[in-house]
This record gives sequence, structure tokens and C-alpha cells, in this order.
Amino acid sequence: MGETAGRSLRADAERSVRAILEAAERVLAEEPGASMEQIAAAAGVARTTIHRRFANRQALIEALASSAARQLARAVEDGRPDTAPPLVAMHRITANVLQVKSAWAFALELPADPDSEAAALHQDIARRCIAVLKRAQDDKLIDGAADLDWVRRVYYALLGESLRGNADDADPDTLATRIIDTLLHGAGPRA
Amino acid sequence: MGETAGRSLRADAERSVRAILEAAERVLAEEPGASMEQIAAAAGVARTTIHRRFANRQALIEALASSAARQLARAVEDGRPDTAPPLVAMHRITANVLQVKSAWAFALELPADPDSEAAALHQDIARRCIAVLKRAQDDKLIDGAADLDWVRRVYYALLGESLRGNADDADPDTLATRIIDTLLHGAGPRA
DNA sequence: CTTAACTGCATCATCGCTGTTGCGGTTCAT
DNA sequence: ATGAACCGCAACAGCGATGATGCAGTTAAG
Repeated sequence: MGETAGRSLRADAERSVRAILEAAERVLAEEPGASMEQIAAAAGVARTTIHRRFANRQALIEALASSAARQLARAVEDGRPDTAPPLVAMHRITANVLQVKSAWAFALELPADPDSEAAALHQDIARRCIAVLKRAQDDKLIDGAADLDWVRRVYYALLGESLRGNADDADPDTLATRIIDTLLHGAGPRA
Repeated sequence: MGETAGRSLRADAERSVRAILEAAERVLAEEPGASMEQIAAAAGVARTTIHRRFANRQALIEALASSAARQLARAVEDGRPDTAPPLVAMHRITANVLQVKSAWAFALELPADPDSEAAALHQDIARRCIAVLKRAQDDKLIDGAADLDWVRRVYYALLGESLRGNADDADPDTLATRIIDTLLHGAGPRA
């Protein structure tokens, strides 16, 4: 479970942990093989401080993945996936997720160990995602014969593609609109 | 230019180079930070042999990227992108590219140095890709108001997504059909 | 205020990877 | 068949990253 279970840290220690995780995301996104030294520098912290909080590089990575996955789960939850109308939920969730994903791109694309907290969260998110798609299918927004798992994968791919290169030059809602539109209608001529 | 310009190698040396490049793809795909030792072992070659052919790890990576990019360009070319009917060309190119991309996934997703051979090839491929899409647009297969650069990016994303996980369990034509269908019509209900 | 937690700094040992060189044996080209 | 190219093996030096430790100074919590 990484750091989740440790008893509550002192206020400054908590700040350090956050700074380290944020710095790790920033640095590793640009250079996945970056050293602890570089991460420490970016966090405004001594390298030994990182080793005090995270035993291994591995442990740091896992904590990073867990933290990001929790934020992603929250972003989905905030979109009211199983109460709001499907189209509204999809739009809100997409906009929320885009923001989280642009801030934690590296951590979220990390190959998760099958029995880690992050993996469990991602699995739960995928479950909710398919549930929303199912509701959209019931509302005839998605073809009845469509393979929802493929649709979900396409949706994920569109999310990822929207964030490549110039990350946050457009606002999330504009990007979300384009994603949903592409997902539902593709590139073909409109009716 | 990497290794392209060196005078012709002896037959066994050429075999070694191919074995090394193929092993590098295989090993690095699973573990991007793998050591030269691991690559050498996978290639059935001594580590020093790699250093004889490629000065740096960097040089090896670049040669790998160039080699893969050349194969990809050839796969596109074989689809007759500017003579065959757009839909036919798209299908053929997609099927061809899927095969190359499944064999050289790591090398092709490598961030290319702006002034490398690989980058030039990828740029040329993107140019051809957009040309095909333009012809499809002229044939009313794609909406007249569509942003072709976005369409191309979506197409790339669909290609990538099709190969994740169980790589080659389905034949390329089936996958290609689904990709083109999704690209043109999305997940919405069919007419 | 007093104590315990936390941090920075300097240091140390260790490890694995890299890249090079030399040599003896093997394989290809002509 | 002969020479040049190639390969494996062993050894070496160098480098940077890792992770641990002790100590002195600072900060938060009760």
C-alpha cells in the first residue's frame, strides 16, 4: 500500500511529500530515467529527504501512481457518472479527467503492478466508464451492436491524444466537446 | 545518418546488425531502461559486438528508430496512397502499418530528434497520410469541415490502441476494418 | 516551553552500466 | 588458400546513481 497506511505526518513533512510527488511527475514526464538528485532539486529538497520518505525509487513511483490514480478516480466521481444524463456525465467527466491527466500524465500512463492500489483504482474507473457508456447505449447515443470495451479504449485513446504536444492551450470544455463528438460520430459527414 | 552511410558490411556482420536491432526492439519494448548486456544476450551476441557497430547506446537507439521508420514508410508506400481509391488505400495502408507497428512498437514510439532521419521520414509519412485523408474528404467520406490534422492524430491513436495488450491475435484486415469504421463513423448508431 | 519530528549537509561504501582494448580463434570474400 | 574482417572473451578504468548514516540546526505540536 506504500505510504497510505503510515500514521499522520507532521505538517511540514506532508508538504515535503507533496512537493516531491509533484516534482517527480514534472521531471519524470520529461525524462523517465531521471535521477533522484534531479527530482530532489526540482522539489527544493535534499536527496536524502526523499529516501527518508520513500525507501526505493520503486516505492516513490508506486506512491506517485497511487496518488494520481486517486485524483483520477475523484475526477470521475465528480462527474456523477451514474445519476447525471449520459451525455452530461460524459462531458463533465471528460473535462475533469483532462485536467487531472494533463497534470499527472506520466504517473497515469505508468504500467501498474497488477496487485497495487493504482491498478485497483484504474480497474474501478474502467468499470464506471463502461457503465456510463452502457447508459449512453440505452439512450441510443451509441450503436446497440457496439463493443463497449472497444469504445472505452477508443475513448481513452482520444483523451490521451488530446493532451499531446501543446498541453493546455485550449480550455478543457472545448477539448471535451471535440472528444465526445469524435467518439460518437467519427470524422464522417454530419447528418 | 547513423549507420546508413558506412560501406557495405560483410555478410555475417550484416546478420549481427539485424539480430541486434531486432533484439533491441524486443527487449526495450518490455523494459525501456534495459542494459546493453540484456540486449546482447537476446541477440545471441557479445556485448562488445554491439559497441563495435554502434558507438553509443544513443547511436543504437537512433539506428533502431531509422530502421523502423524506413519500414513504416515502405508499408505506407505499398498501399499506393495517391493512386488507389481513398477507401482502398486507407484499408491497405492500415493493414500494412499494423503489421510493421506491431513488430516495431518501441522503435516507432520513440521521441525522434528533430533533425534525424527518422524524424524526416515520420514527417513525410504524416504528409502522405494527410494527402490520403484529403482525397477521402473530396470523395465526401470525411466531413468537409473536419480538421484533417485532428483526424490524422485520431487515426494514429486508433492504430496505437489496436495494438495494445493482445497484440496480434486478430488478423490485420479485421483490425483495419474496425479502425477505419471507427474513424469514419465513431461509436454512434449506424444509418 | 519543551520535546520530538523533521531537514540539510557531508560522507561513505557499493553497485551496475558504459565504453575501451588486446588477443586468439572463426568466418567470409576473392 | 590466403588475408582481411569479424567475433567472443576477459579485463580494465571510469562514471553516476543508489542507499545508508551521523550530526547539527530548524520547525511544528503538545
